[in-house]
Amino acid sequence: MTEQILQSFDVQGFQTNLIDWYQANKRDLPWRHDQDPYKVWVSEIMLQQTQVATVIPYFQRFIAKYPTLHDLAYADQQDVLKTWEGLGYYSRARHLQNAVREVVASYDGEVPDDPKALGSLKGIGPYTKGAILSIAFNKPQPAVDGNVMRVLSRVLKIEDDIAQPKVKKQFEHYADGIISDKDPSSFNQGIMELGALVCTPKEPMCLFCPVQEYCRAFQEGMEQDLPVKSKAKKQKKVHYTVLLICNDNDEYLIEKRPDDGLLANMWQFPMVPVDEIGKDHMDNWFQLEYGIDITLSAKQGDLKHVFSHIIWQLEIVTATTSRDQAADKRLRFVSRDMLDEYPFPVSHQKMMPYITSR
DNA sequence: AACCCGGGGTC
DNA sequence: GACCCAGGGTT
Repeated sequence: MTEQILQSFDVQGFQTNLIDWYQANKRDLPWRHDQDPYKVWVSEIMLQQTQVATVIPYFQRFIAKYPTLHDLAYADQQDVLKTWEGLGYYSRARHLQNAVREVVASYDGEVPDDPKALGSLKGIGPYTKGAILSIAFNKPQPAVDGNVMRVLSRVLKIEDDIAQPKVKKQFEHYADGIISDKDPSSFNQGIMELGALVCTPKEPMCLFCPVQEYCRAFQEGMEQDLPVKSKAKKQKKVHYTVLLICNDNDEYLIEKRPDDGLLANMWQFPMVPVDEIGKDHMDNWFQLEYGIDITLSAKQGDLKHVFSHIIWQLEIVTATTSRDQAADKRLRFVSRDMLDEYPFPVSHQKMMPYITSR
C-alpha cells in the first residue's frame, strides 16, 4: 500500500526543486554556521517542541557557556538547568548532559555516526537521530518531525491522523523513500524549512511553493484540510497555595523538586496542595511536612500557569518564620539576590515580583 | 498505545 | 479564553 503512494511520484523532480529552493532561501541560523555534530545535536534537542525564534538566544548562551561536548560533560547539572531555564521540558537538558557524558565515556568524546549507537543515547529518538545523521554526517536518514509530516501529508495527500504513532512510522517510510542520496542534509533541512516558511499549518503560501507542481493536496485544493490531526484532551486544574516564607534575615525558603517527574530538580517556593489539605490547617500541615513553624501573613494575588496536561491555579500567600536553617537538604533559606542563582520554572519566576524587602 | 513532560504564540 | 505548535521517555 505504501508503494502505491510513492508510485508515479516524481522523486527526482521533487528533490531538485526542494534542495535548490533551500539553498537559495535558507535562514541564517546560529546552528547552521558549521556542521559540528555537538552543536547540531544541541540545536536539535532545543528545537524539539520549540519554535526557532525561542531557541536562538538559548542556543547562543548555551554554546557560549559550553562550547564543546566536554565542557557540557564536566558541567554541574544545576548550572545546565539554569542555562535551560525558561525553555521548558527540562528533561531534555538532563538527558542531553547524560548522553554527552556517555559519549565521553564510551565513544572517546566523538559523537557516533552509527544509527544504533546514536539512537541509544538518552534523549535521542527517531527524529533527532535522523536529523543529526543527515545534517552533521550527511547520511541519508529520514528525520520526520511535525513540519515534515505536514508537508508530506499534503504533497502525498495522506489523510491518516498524524497524532497516531503508527502513522508517524508510515511517514518515516515515505521520507526514507524520497530522501536525496546526494544531499540528504539539504533535503531534510529543506523540507523542514519549507514547513516553517511556506507550507505552514494555516494559510500555506502555495503560490510561492517550490514543489507546488508535485503537491497532490494543492492539485485538489485541499491543502487547508491536511494534515488530519486529532486534538489533545483538556488539562486538569490543580489548586495550590504558594508560600513566600521570609525569615528575620530577609531570606526566603525555597525547595528543590524531586529528581523525577514534573520540573525535576528545578527549584520553587513551597506549594501547598490546598484541595487535599484545606486552608484551615495549612500552617499545621506545613510544620508536619517541612518541620518549620510559619505564621501566615497575607494573600498577595492569584496566578495561573498552563502546562500541556495540567493547569496550576496558584494563590500567592506571604508568611514569616523565625527559622534560618532547615534539616532537609532540598530546603534552603536564600537571600533575594541569591535567588537568581537557582533554576526556577517560569511558573515560579512569576512569583518574583511578590518578593520584596522587609 | 496511552500518558507524562513546558513554554510560547495567535486570534 | 480557546486554540495551535510539537519529540522522547516510560509504562
